[in-house]
Amino acid sequence: MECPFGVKPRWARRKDARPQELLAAALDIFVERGFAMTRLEDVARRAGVSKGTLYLYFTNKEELFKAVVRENIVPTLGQAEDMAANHQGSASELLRCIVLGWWERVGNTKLSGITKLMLSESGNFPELARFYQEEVIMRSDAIVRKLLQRGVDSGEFRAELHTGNSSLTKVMVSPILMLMLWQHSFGMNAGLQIDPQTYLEEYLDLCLHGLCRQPVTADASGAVCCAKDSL
Amino acid sequence: MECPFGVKPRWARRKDARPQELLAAALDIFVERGFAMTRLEDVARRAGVSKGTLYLYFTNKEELFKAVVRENIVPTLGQAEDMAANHQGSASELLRCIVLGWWERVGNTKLSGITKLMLSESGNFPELARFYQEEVIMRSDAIVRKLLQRGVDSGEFRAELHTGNSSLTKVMVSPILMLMLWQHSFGMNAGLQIDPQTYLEEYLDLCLHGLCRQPVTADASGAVCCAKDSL
Amino acid sequence: MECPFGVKPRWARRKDARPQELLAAALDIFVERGFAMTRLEDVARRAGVSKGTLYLYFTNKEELFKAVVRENIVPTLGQAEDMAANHQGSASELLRCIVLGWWERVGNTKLSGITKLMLSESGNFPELARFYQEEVIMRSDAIVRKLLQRGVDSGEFRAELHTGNSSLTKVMVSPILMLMLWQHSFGMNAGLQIDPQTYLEEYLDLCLHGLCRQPVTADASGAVCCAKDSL
Amino acid sequence: MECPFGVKPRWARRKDARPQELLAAALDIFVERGFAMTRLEDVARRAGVSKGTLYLYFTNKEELFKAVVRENIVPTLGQAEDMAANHQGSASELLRCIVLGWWERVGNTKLSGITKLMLSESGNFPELARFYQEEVIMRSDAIVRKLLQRGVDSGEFRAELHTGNSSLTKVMVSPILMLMLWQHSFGMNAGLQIDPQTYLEEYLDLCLHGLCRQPVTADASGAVCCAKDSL
DNA sequence: GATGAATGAGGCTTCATTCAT
DNA sequence: CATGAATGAAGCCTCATTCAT
Repeated sequence: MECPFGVKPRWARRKDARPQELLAAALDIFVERGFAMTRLEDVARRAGVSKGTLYLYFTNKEELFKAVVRENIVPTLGQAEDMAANHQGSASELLRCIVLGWWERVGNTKLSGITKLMLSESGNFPELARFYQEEVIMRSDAIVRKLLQRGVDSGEFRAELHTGNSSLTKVMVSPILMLMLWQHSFGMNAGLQIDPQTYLEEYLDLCLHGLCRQPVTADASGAVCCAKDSL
Repeated sequence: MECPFGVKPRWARRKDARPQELLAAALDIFVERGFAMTRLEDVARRAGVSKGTLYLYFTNKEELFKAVVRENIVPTLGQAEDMAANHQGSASELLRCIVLGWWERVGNTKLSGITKLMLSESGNFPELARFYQEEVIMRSDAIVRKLLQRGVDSGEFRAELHTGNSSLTKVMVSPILMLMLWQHSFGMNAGLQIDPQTYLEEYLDLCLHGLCRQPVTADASGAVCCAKDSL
Repeated sequence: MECPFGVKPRWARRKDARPQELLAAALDIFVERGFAMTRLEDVARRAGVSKGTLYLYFTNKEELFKAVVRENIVPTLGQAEDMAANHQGSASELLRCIVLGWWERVGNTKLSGITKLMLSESGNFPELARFYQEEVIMRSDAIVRKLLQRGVDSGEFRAELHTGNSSLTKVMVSPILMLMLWQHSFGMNAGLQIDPQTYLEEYLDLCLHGLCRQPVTADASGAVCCAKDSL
Repeated sequence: MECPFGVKPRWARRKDARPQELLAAALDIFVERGFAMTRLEDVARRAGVSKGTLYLYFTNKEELFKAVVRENIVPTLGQAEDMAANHQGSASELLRCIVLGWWERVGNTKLSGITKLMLSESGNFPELARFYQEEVIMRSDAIVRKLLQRGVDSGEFRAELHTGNSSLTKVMVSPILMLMLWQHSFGMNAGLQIDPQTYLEEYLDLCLHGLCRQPVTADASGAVCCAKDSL
């Protein structure tokens, strides 16, 4: 009773590839619709499986979301931490690298939708908020704080900067977050498109001028960094 | 049972006030929970009416939401525009005034909830997004741009600042927006409570150091402003 | 657009009668199918309402069940307690009254299905088990224990009976519980029908002979009680 | 790959043992959870096989359940019947022997689970119920009835006991059945743990006092039996 | 024979919306 | 105008059953 036409079986066994497929589908839908509004059935359909299959790999909706974050966001944080740990140049250069790297790997991809989602919905999902706080926010705060300390220690940044509490780090991170948010809120409207490159350069310029103790100048490439770096 | 003296009896005034009460209640809940997660029953309870009553005034949940935004979006930007137009002192002082005034009049009130709503939900309500874009974003951008130009013209800010496009203004506005967002999302969790005063001072410090061409110092009151202002 | 034929509206408003109707329907289905197997949709259908209506009156399936017990079983316990408190005659007479009363009000009705249900399924629903333990088992245990103590104190029952732990009370209650169980397990089979009257008389005879210190005799009505009672 | 020496290799023996292993695992879980609440996955895991394997041996859940009951229902009643037939001492002694023997051989083992299953689920499996009725209930009834007759004939039990119908025998058997039930339902909750030894002694004490025509006393070992037995 | 990934019907629960009163 | 009981369409999650390997 063999079917000669290669008809697809009702299901195909591919346990190893499945999680990635499901996570990819989940990322799409979460970003499109937000956490509360994504229906697991849509995720399943997008991945080409049935509703029940999702539960073979993820305990529930929240765990699926966490897995999406762990798969996509957390590794990027690891890269930033590594970059910071191994960086040889100035703190200003490091900031630039981290910001542009983050933009390239997260901000400029659909992953930025996850950031938007958390900012919008964390109030409704305390467990998700706790998770994100611990696995993302605290770690990125730490990266920025270390960067500040490094710049202060080397005499590159103003000595009076407050590196003790997290207000300054949050101020510094805000423009990056907002850029991601804008991409998903007003970005699609023809209205007032923001050019990310310009925006990020303006941000780095303002930020580095605000942090450094020495007058700053633009180097040949147009990138802004502390004067002493350009020596 | 009409009252012939033009003085509306209490119940009549209440009848006219109904929609406002409903919108006020809806604002609270929408801000707290977002569109998807607010239950109309909660809105009704907060307003002290029955669920059915909502449908006497608003076609459905979506229309209620739009009405809430339209009702509250009326910006207090006029005050900021006036302040900017009449300000006699330095641009730095003006920035400080605008930022702190904004915080006092909007950020620290429930009006900030509208900002959160727009940032969170505008993707699903493009019509509102455009409205918000024109009535709020473009006007506040203009205020900041004028402020920048003023500082540059007076020699207070660095001459090379780009006042032509809106990227820098958006960068500058971001930390304020994020502060409002945090108050409404992660803010309520014990996690990383932000103290608005500290945050805003850090912001002004970083921003003014980043804008001014002269070294800046803190004045006696601890507030940061450009050195020449404190003379 | 009035419909002249008395067509039933999609729903009828009768908030006051509803809970009783729902509880009656729930009792039926719980007894028929057991707790795990009853579907709330069936309960709703039996009561002639929609699924959602159940949730206007009961938080969830467990609470519905608790309400059934509170509505039906608990009041009968109260009656037994009252009877015990006000009883003037011998402990033997009281036992007879309680046993026969319980049979009439619970055992011989569909309520006995609740007892069966708890005995069968309490292991799977710890919260239900706790509830039933507290609101039913402990109270009925207490009734029997007090009855024993009363008989011992009056010299009617053997002094060496252990009234301290609950083993004896459980032994005494067992035949009643089993009778109820049999009605729902094998009772419907033509097999070996038990006649409840005979069964209960045999039980009382054995039990009272086992408890009393004096030789016992049957009184004129055929009922068994302690000899000294018949004096 | 047939083994020509009639010695089955280990895997072959295992293959033959499979159904028994599955039934043993299923018994455990069915007893613990009841029919509705047992998940076939748990049965499979307990047996150390995959879910699919169950379906190689049993058509579906219901057939598995029936097989479990049929497999385990084979009563150890033969021993009790033999014991009763060969017993030389008093009827009281015989009752004690049968009860304690039953407890040791059935009640205190996992076989008691079958009793629980039948009492709990027979309503949904009439075919099994009839089977159980004939193979177990009627035979154990007969044992007890003979025992009663023997005691009455010897003058040890009260002459007026009804040995004709089965009500008295069912009354007498009830506490034993309930003890088994409690061990499997409420028993596991911390609530009201029953100590089987105490319970059975209370039962024998009550029962023998209820049956015997002579005053009864406890013998040296603390066990209760009719006074004349202890002579 | 054995596996275990996949399915999909089904159950519990929520909530926007309706409408008789 | 207001009410709030009632509805029913979803959404989350479970699990008996199937079947390619």
